Amino acid sequence: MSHYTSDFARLIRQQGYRLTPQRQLILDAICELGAHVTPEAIYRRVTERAPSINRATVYRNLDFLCEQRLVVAAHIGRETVYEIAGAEPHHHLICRTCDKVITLPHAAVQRFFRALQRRYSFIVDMDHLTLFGLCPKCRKDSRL
Amino acid sequence: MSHYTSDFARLIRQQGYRLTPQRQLILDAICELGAHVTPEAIYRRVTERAPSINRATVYRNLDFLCEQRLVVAAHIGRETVYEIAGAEPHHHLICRTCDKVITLPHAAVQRFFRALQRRYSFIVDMDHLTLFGLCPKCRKDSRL
DNA sequence: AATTCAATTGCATCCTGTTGCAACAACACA
DNA sequence: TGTGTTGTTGCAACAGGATGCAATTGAATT
Repeated sequence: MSHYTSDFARLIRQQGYRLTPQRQLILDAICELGAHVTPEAIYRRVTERAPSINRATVYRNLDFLCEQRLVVAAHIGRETVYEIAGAEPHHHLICRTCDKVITLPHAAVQRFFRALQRRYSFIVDMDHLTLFGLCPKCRKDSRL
Repeated sequence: MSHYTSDFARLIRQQGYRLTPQRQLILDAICELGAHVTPEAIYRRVTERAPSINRATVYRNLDFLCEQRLVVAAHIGRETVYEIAGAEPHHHLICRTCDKVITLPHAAVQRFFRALQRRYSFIVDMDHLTLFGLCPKCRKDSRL
């Protein structure tokens, strides 16, 4: 992670921003907690190590990290979850009954977006889609 | 609107629910305000006529009306907007630069959902999708 | 190492949305 | 028209998220 962090440090300093301990802790927390992390989980994690950190600082840094494209935000229902920005954007199928999450490659969605572009001349630009429905297993169970 | 309301009254009474003045006002407000109405707008509208109405009552009734399928909720970013449930479910393309909203018929999206079902055996069940991107006009402007 | 300046933090405060609970009232039934 | 059941409301309190502002501090420069 250290090379990751130092890249990050260089990157943001070049743009006149700063690498504060709070900002580091927040980025580290997202790394460690993995995918689909809620702001609250990040806040709790960070306060374990720096109890005096303020909630507003967490939110402001999440916005900042998203703007820098180091972190991506996904809106799932009403809540926003975060994760480290990977090389490829990806999407999620979430089962309404068992909450299982299936990852969808960007290509599967891109085809749809291109069709919309052809028909409506509208260029959809979303790097994360969340689609709810019924997973194979729950579908089978519901038809017994 | 009166026949609509009386249908509504019969419908919910049959299920053991009640038609309160607050509930009526909230439904009326959504009718009058049109599509993509925020809870806050509904609350303001309703308090104009019944100042003593409580915010919690508005939120609880929005949930109720959604459960009764008289109203549909759409999640746009972090916020939830409501509108009267039409005969056909539909979707929206929203331009990031000019905020223009383009309505998308369900058929256009269903094709995509069916493709996902074939490939992933996952049945997507969403009656409202919101896709962000660039509308034809703004796209043209941005390429001058 | 000291200086400087703007990015950032913490605090206070506000706003939206949720929940438990006691009081109220819609409406089915007599 | 009165009465009882229970769905519903208003209130109070709370949780997550956003914002204005004064104080702090990262880091570039000397």
